[in-house]
Amino acid sequence: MTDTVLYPKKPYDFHLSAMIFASGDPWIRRYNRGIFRQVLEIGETPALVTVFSKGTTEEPRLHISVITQEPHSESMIRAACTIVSSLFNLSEDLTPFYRAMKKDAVMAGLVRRLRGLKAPTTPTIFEALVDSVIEPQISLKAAHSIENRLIRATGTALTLDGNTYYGYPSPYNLEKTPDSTFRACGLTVRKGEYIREISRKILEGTLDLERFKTFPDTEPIISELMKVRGIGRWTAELTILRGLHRPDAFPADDVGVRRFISNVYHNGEKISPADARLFAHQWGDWKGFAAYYLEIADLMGFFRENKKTKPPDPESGILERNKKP
DNA sequence: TACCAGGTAAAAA
DNA sequence: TTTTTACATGGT
Repeated sequence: MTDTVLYPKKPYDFHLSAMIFASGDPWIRRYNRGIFRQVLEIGETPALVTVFSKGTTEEPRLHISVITQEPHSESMIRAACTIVSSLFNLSEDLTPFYRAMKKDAVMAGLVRRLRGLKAPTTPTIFEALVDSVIEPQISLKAAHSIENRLIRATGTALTLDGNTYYGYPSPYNLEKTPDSTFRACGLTVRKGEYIREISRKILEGTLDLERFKTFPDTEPIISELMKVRGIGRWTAELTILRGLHRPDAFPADDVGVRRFISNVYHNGEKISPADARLFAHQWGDWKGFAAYYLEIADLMGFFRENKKTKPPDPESGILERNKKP
């Protein structure tokens, strides 16, 4: 096993970008002590892919290694690099986004503090969709434990050195998953039905998710997805944001996104989805990325420190507009 | 113990 | 047509 080196488009902060996986299940997908690990299907073969950084934000350099049960070829390593590259969006150029955010004092502060943060993309759109079907109405923590149980119950197992890792289940596996398994994982019977139906449509060919990559605009994808039972606007937008990495997919119905906007821009006053959509208009086609930066800033506690009586850090730009009338 | 959490479809009115 | 209601886990 040898390392292969990738050079992401700068600026890129691997540690910051992978932090979102820090609390993941170590046998499914996890970033810990600078090392990211996940089972990925490469061609038809499940492989444990490891990624770590030896570079800096301004000179990014990643090392990739691939472990499989059988010996694998050079071409497989190249395929793994392609997948890792799209998983972390390594070739993406953040500078147009950063330029666009300069007009907004809060976002200008955030992009400075979170320089080099790129949102990840799921290996398949299917994975983004299934996760987005699981999540509605329950907390993220509840949803993640359900997702992990489902992956362990129905995913591809890969045993290496006595450790068993799990890759994301295929449409084939989920199509034949019975109610009892979905229930045992903590899903509602209804969500299990949605996932089974979506999987069946994909196997039949009546739902072709990968084809959405060729759609230039986001809105037609949302309306196509919303025709499927179980997929509302929120689920469609989350799927597009995570699985297609469209910079303009903005989940205005999301309580989290509304909470960030309300905390940072409206002094904690709750806002409606319609208001959030209007508010996001100022970010133009970057509103999806803006929402991601707000989410990560919230996760990292940037807003908590400012909610107290302590005055905002003038360097951050955060809360510059957040003054009592 | 309640009640809320990155909603949605289906039943009831 | 519009308005309730069921759903299920995890945290507070």
